[in-house]
Amino acid sequence: MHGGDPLEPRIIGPGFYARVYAVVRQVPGGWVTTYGDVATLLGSPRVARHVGWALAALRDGADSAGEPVPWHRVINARGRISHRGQTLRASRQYELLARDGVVANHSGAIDLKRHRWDGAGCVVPPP
DNA sequence: GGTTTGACCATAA
DNA sequence: CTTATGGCCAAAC
Repeated sequence: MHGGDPLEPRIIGPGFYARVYAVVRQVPGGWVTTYGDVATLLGSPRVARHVGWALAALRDGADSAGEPVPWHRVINARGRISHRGQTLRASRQYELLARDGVVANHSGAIDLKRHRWDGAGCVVPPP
């Protein structure tokens, strides 16, 4: 057969975006997660950048099927918003997070120790 | 099919 | 605290 690595299944592939959305949709309001955490839940911590890519493909907060995705609950590992120059989207993200009860501190950072979603079903209400 | 890019991350200075 | 650098891996050109 041609050289593929059967021991290393591709994390990225058809349905990868849908998987990202499925994970993000499980983040409860009041909690946040990181690109790296989503990638880890998908099986590979190395694809964090692609998680961002999947979110970048969203149209007005919804996937191609029109299903909403709480994209604003995904921030970077430093607790900050990754906007890469798109400050308009960043301000909207802060606004949506505030609606969830997640507020940034004086320097625009969110306390991950407080709000980081652990990847399990959170029965405990957010702090 | 090589080069560039990207809503990342860990590390170093 | 900030900025810079290398690594990561798939999509777009």
